Amino acid sequence: MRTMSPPVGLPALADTDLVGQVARLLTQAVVQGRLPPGAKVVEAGIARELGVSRAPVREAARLLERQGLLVAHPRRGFFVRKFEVDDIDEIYDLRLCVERHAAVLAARNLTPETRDMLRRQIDVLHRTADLDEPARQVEEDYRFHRLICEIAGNRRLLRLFDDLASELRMVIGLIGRLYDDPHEIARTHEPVLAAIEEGHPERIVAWVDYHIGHAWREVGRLVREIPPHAATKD
Amino acid sequence: MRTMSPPVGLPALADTDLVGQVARLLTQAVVQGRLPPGAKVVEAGIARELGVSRAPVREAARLLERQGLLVAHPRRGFFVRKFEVDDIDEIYDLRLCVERHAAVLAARNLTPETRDMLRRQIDVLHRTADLDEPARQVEEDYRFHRLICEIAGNRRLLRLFDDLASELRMVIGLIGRLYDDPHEIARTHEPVLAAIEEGHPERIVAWVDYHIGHAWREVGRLVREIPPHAATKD
DNA sequence: CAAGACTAAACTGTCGACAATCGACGATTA
DNA sequence: TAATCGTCGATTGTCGACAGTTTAGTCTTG
Repeated sequence: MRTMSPPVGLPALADTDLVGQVARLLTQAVVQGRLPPGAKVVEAGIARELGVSRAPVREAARLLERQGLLVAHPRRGFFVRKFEVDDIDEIYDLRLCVERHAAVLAARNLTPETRDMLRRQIDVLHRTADLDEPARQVEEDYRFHRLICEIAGNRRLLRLFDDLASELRMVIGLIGRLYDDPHEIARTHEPVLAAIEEGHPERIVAWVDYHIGHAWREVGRLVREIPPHAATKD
Repeated sequence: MRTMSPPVGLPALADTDLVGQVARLLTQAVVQGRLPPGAKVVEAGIARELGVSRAPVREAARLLERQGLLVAHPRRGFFVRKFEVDDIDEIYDLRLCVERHAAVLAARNLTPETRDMLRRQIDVLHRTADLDEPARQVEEDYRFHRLICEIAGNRRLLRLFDDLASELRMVIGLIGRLYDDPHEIARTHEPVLAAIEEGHPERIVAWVDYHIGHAWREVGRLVREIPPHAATKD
């Protein structure tokens, strides 16, 4: 057995974990649109840019492949996933399914602390609504919903939400600015929280449906209006 | 425009796709329990056994890592995921969420053809109930539920179901034989299909809840009885 | 005898290299 | 002129190697 000094709470200094870092950077590049949908991901290029060899880049790419951000074409390389209108519908359909459930669970687990966290996040939403930073607004919106999934207490559900969110951010980043009236959006979060506090499953589901459904229709409309990618799915 | 000789119906010869093959074999080894939970996956060993180098093995392992079958410990290697009682609950909770939704969607999309496919699958369930092949029974049960997800028509939902199913198969394979009375199990699929044919969402959800909930309780009970893995989660 | 220190083997992380393959571009032919 | 073929550069798939770390086993010491 190995001796260990008792844990002191140090944040486990960054295990170099090259693959993880590369994966994070690649993910950023994809969701921020710096690698646009359909773009070829040249291993040697990424490797050179990051100052590493191709091996870690390939492994990171495999992770993103399984996550759905990249598509692997054998002998042709990795490509950034393209989204069709169908994909938007699939993502929102699944998101609706997940968030309904998450909200009901969150209501069951709700404590004064977690309730306050949700309330504070809505405040943040209202504050950022004044700023002219669409990316920030999307981010804070996302954090509210993520909070619900955290409170739900199912790690797999949370991971699924994160996966869906990263896909959605790709799409939204693609559309450009999303919110017509950020304040309106911020307000529509309130009845969701109210329903969760109240705790009646039917009402929670109804409000989540309303809230997510609104975003769904909105994004769907924008994607249909500005369809810069009607090409083949590959 | 490009000229092409007319298609002749050649069966698109097998993409060797070494990584994919390795991933499939590894997945099998894991869900079949040949690599038991907690076991270390030695890259060189797998590579030698399969007659390939370590690079494809590592890439395949990354895929399984993202899928949740393996856990990567930096500088220590890949390990087969261990399951706690919490995990069972998480998986079934999410499965319930997914299958409720899938069943409702399936009802909406149901055609005479797909309905017959479901009926035939229930027949298969009854037939395999006579055989003494637990693995086969689990497999056919799984195929019924997967069929519902296929009919639902959301590819992401289907992939999620497959992921959950592979985790579940790990657990079930761990427990050994699952079904007390296979015929009883086969029968409990019938009201689910009946509800889907009928098409009332509330009733569908109720029967799915009943059906999955039964499996949940059963698996939970068995896992609690035979807990061969109460170790740290690592 | 138990706990800790030391040593050697095994394994991972990463790299550079090489063959196979793909895609583009120009040459050829009807 | 347009379609097809051939060639060449670029890129992927895979491998073996090496350095650094972890692990297991042995030995020492209180």
